[in-house]
Amino acid sequence: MKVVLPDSSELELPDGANGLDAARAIGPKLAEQAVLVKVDGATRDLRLPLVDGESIRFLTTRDTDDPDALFVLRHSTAHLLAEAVMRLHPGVKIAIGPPIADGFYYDFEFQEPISEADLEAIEAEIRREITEGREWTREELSRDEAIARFEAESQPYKVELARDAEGQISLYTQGDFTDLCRGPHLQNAEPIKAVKLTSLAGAYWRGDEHNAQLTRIYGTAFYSQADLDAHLERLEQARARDHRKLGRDLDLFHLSDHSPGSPFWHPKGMVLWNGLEDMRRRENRRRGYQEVKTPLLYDIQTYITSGHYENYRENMFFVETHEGEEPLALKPMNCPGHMLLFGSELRSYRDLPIRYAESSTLHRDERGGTLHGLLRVKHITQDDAHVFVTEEQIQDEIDGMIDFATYLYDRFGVTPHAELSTRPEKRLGTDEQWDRAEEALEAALVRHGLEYVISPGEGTFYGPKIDLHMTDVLGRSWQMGTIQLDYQMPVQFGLTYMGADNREHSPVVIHRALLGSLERFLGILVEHYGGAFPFWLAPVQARVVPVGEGHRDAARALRDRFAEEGFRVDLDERDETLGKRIRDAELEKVPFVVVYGDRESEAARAWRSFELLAVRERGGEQSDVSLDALLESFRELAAEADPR
RNA sequence: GCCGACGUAGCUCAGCUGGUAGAGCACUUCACUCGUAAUGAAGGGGUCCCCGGUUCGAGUCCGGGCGUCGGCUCCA
Repeated sequence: MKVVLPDSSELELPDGANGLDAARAIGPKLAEQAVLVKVDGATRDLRLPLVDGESIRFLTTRDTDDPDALFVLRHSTAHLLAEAVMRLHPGVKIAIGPPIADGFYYDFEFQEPISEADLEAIEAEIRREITEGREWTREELSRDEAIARFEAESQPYKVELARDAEGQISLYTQGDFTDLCRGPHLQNAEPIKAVKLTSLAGAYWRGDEHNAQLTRIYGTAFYSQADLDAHLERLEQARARDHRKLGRDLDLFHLSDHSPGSPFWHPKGMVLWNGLEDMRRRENRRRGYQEVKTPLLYDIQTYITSGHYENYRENMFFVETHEGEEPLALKPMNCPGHMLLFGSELRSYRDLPIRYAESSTLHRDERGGTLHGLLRVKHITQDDAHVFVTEEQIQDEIDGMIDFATYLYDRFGVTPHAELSTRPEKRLGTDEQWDRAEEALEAALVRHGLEYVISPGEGTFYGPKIDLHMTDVLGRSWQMGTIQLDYQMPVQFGLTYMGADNREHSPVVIHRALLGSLERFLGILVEHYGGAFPFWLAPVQARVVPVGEGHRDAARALRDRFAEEGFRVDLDERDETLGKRIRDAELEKVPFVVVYGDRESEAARAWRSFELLAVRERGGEQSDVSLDALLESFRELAAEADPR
């Protein structure tokens, strides 16, 4: 048979030859260094046979940055971890151990709980295995043989995996450790030059909290120590951008034990907050939304009607009232209030769409252990809206929302990744409705060129949805905006409008928060900018720094001129050296520092005129400009808030 | 909620096997009045997260709670 090499040449091989045979046929060095063969773009274990006509390419120990090469290295390291744990902790049950982004993990069920202190010994054992040398061999068994084998080894999780498998089952063995595994794996442990076990966590078997909780050991591995060091360095730098650290350093917000999950917004943080609010208000007005304000507290019946009492009670805060009076509950969402508002009057088809917008405080009693800085809070504020439409209006409305979301995210130069969640098994409504709803959502995504993945069956029981996600500084994905079609809640609240046919119809409601939660959005934004906000958003846009005591009056006058023009400019007239004050302004990431001293004073042609200013941009670049020129460029930068 | 770790000054952290708490930055005062990333000196500042236990004695050991961090589950 023949296979095609990357340079388009053909390699003649005996029938049934595998990747390793092909590598040997090319050269002994390649045979030694090969870790993986890519066949027509897909990765394949070296031990698996090639097929006539396939295009192949080898990944070797020199492809140290290649994601596939790292995957196979880490997957094999996970097996070394399992071998090490089984030796050090006899009787341990092994579950699964895949490679993941940046590393790998393996799940175990220990007889006795272990702690992080035990990781060091396990890591040493892995190093010992590598020094000793390990080679991977592959074998295939029938399902029944595999089940029998793992039953004999008292490995119930492997038995369960074998039971669920179809066809032949492959096993990989290194040393005296054999694992049920699809592969691929390295030839041997030689390329594993750097290993680090990073943390310990609980994880449910098969991700289901009703199952046993296993102990997950996380680690990472590289083809060189330098790569591991660089990886750790990157993590260190990422932590410097963490919004929780910057929130404190930049005096934006703080969190307190006195109200867990509820941020205290400081004056500078409120500038950011109001920046988002201004944008939200302005765009809502332009796009036909009407701002409303609905209560924070509702009686229990309201939540029974909305379904929250049934499905969301454990995340709600209930409020005691006077004796003999019914209890109330804080709203976790705005929907019930907006439903009641819609239902408060008789509506005509001529009124639709009705778009109610409200960015109101919501409270959700999140389960302990889930809170996370601004990214997961109890006091949450959404840029929420509920749009009541006829079915014919769905398409245009969704389209407008995607356009709206794109506009908002573009302001910050960020691109969320979208998910389209389609009909779940348990659902309300007819298939025709779902067809139309899903089509409307997908068409809008396509029309706006948004990249998206489909999550089949992940929609809500009342309708499909589009979610927008962003990643934080540690690479974790967070849901931001959401657009949800809902056929159900209007019915539960008995909402109707009078149609042209003089009959009552149920409106469809679209729940939509585009930024998502303002708290979360700001958290992501702080990390996105690393605290260095664009001029239009920066809490302090410029700082005036007088050189000496004699320049303070003029510096104040200059500060006042900026304030009159509507810019956020402060003054640093502390008894500190100029160098110190410049340094502080840089650390606070103030976009512009205006230095005023003798040189500027002498250049002034009149009392309080500013023909010459020494302007330092964030990062260090300096220039001399007049106040008028500086104001002009400030106005241009401020206009980025709204490009229209 | 679950697994693991952590909780000492406003911040970042030190505090050996239990003996009565310390540094740098920040803050206050004084001197210096300074040209683009840290001037110098002095001073103030702590229920060592909370409750209970062991002990002559607990920041340190044990138990419980709360909070935070890394995961799992859930979710914007």
